[in-house]
Amino acid sequence: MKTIEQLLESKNIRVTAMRLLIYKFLAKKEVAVTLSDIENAFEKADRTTLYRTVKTFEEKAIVHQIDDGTGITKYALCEKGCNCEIETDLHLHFHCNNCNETICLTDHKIPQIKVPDGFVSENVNLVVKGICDKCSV
Amino acid sequence: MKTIEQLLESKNIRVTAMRLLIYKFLAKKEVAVTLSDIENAFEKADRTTLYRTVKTFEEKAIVHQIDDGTGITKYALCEKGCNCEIETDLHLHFHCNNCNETICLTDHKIPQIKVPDGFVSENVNLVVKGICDKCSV
DNA sequence: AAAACCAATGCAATGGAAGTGCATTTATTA
DNA sequence: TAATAAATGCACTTCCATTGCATTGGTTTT
Ligand SMILES: [Mn+2]
Ligand SMILES: [Mn+2]
Ligand SMILES: [Zn+2]
Ligand SMILES: [Zn+2]
Repeated sequence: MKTIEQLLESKNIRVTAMRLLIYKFLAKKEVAVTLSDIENAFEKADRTTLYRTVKTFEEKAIVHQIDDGTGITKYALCEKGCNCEIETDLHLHFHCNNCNETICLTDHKIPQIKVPDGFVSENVNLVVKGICDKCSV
Repeated sequence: MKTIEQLLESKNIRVTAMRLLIYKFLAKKEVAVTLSDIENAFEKADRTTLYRTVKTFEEKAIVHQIDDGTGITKYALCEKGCNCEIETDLHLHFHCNNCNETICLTDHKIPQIKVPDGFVSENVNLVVKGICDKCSV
């Protein structure tokens, strides 16, 4: 069980107060968040800092970006051992048309998609839209 | 074999010079296009007109919108008989990481995607990224 | 410990794309 | 032809993403 500090250091990211706070914020969220969400949670911090922190996390595979079709990019923590770059690791995402939230379905891996001859698949983005469990009761 | 005029009229869209031109432009393109692409092709026309024309086409199911993850929405003509609203009709899209173009794989339908209990799937967006046939030779 | 260094943060500005209000032109209908 | 409605054009706005540059703060070197 790694501490957050150890995790950051293992990826050559300097530990700062801001980074720890943002990491914890993402960790306690069970849904993907936008930059605005983070902004609202840390009103004293500058947008740019938050932006760059998330980008750093993204580069170092601490978070992954989610394009759920709303036009606003969202972010969520990577699972332990998740290597976002590897295709086989890709899970699907669910976007609720009711509460407008997006979540990772981390144990729903994307099935193998056939593409025509001559095409090479490197990566797949799969977003299911509908009604989430909280909204469908 | 319908003419473009007949197609537009059958969907209660008035035939105008601009609309015919944009339709033909989309028809001769084999890839999905952005609004900027259309702008560049019709520099004498106003952005707004092009924008609203595409939106009209979209509402009337003449084109469908494609979110390929680049952050810029693209559009492509619907196939004959294609009903974009119906889930079973949804085909997948391929985005080439090399030439940056996106194409409809109209005869590659999206497989049934399982979602966890309590979730209701209404719609699926599936984009495969990689190298297209033209770039992979 | 002080100086030098580099990364992190903050501030301001930019750019791109999407969208809207309103005036004007053009086509349709009465 | 006059009245009406839709299409187009222009200007402006909003929202999100991104960058340049100055400043702060922590680390390393002397
Ligand atoms: Mn995810
Ligand atoms: Mn398509
Ligand atoms: Zn919901
Ligand atoms: Zn290509």
